[in-house]
Amino acid sequence: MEKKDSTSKKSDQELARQVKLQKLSQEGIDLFPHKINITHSVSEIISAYSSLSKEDFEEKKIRVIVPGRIISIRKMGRASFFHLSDSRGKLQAYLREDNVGKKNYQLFSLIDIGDIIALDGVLFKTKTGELTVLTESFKFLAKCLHPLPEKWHGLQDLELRYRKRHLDLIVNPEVVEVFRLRSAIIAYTRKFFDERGYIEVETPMMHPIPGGALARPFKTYHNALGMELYLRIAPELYLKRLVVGGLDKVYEINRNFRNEGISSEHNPEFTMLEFYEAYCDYNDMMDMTEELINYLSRTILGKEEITYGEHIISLQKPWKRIRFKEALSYYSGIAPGKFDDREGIIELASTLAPDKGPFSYGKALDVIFDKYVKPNLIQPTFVINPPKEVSPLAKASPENPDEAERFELIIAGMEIANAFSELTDPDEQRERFEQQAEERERGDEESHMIDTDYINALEYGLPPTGGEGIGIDRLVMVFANRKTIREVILFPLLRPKE
RNA sequence: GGGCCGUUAGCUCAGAGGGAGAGCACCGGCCUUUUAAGCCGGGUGUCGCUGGUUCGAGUCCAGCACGGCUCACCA
Repeated sequence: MEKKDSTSKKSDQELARQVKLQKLSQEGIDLFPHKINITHSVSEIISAYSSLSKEDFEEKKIRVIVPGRIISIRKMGRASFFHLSDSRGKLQAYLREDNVGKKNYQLFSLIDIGDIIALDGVLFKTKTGELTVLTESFKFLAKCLHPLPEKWHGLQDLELRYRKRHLDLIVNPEVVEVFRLRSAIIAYTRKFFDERGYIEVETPMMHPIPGGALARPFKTYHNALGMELYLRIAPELYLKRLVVGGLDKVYEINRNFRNEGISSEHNPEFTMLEFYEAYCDYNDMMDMTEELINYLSRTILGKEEITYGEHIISLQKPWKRIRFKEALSYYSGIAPGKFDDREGIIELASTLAPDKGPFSYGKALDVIFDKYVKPNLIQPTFVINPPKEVSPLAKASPENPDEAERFELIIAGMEIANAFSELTDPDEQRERFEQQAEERERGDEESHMIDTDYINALEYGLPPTGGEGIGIDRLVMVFANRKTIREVILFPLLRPKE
């Protein structure tokens, strides 16, 4: 598909645009000028003046200098209508030879759809009532050297949309809205935590030991120090060091990198919100999660219900809470007693996911959970107390030492959040790491590495702390009703063409 | 990584063994309140790439590339 870049052969339409560029240059016109003073944007004009009547415009003679990209042209002999757009709206303009002069009208005929120009003119309403700029003069701001996709369908080809996101944004206004929504979610999330006395921090993206999650890392190398580094898979261990240091409420919104497969729910780099609050446990985290997501929905969407595909998702508090093992037997149909048969469960997991082994008991339960439970949880659901052995950084549950004080929040069948009462005992943390190391030796590349520096930090005293990670991309998917993560990431990872 | 599907004009797509099509866009002409403007004229193409089958391949077969869905893993 990628056969028309600047180095390859040009299409007839690109050649035609090149010819127009040369003609305009020969007329002494600067097609890529430095600066222009404008009075309004397209969307400012629309919001400020749409409600005025024809008579208002005749009386007030509102003059504007407005820039925008030309997205349509209707030429009618010695007069033309066209639409200018910015990323939030489009505005019609009218240009007549008897207003701009014969010479300028000829120059205008060298304008293409896609060019960026500025108009100087007076607002009026046409006889069909459309707000329009009566153009008195115009100035080129940038020439567009490629034809734009057609006006009815926009750009549909997914590969092209992701590879040329700039073009996608020009011709598909609904795509712009998704990213405005994403921006609002992040902005209001910051507001939510800032108002609660949290401080936002930035911790390293390059880790000597990748930790805080169970995933395969990307590896890189620092020349001057002569050391291998890993792109972080989670900021968790650094954020908890900060709590040790007395920063009782911290959060970070930033990228994580996991060297795993790409799918509709996975991009190798993705945005994670992580927050930690001292003197809290996982129950407090559940309350705060309900509050945050409910707040985002009310504030940004103005409602507590979200349409997602064929589902209506209610974000009204409180949300369902179900124990991991209860969810397992309820949705898998496996009798609760059967879960005590550790060998049998491991065997079942091996048939469900043969590539994934070797299995520990806890990991086998995880596989069964992903297969039978997760897809059924559409309404927001906290799945609490998963097996301790797949939660090496979480406190054990006092009532049941095999379970962790941890939850996963599932919405629309996706894991949106993961949180726990943080494990604060350095000796127990060392033991958990050692157990993970054994699994690593048995061939599980995703097991946690031993991080003695982190254990040393814990030895200074981490107060009881609740911590949580929320996958921002997936949250945006739910809010924007998008079924693939590529629709909420501006530049998703693609294999290079050619 | 496995399975299934896709790749034809700038864009959106049709064409399923007999030599390349439509709409928009584009090019030429007409047109001073149009808006999916209209009217007249013009197809602008390495049918993803490489091989094979065939008298003949966009069409059938194989391999490759990229993408999509899905399974597996992770958030």
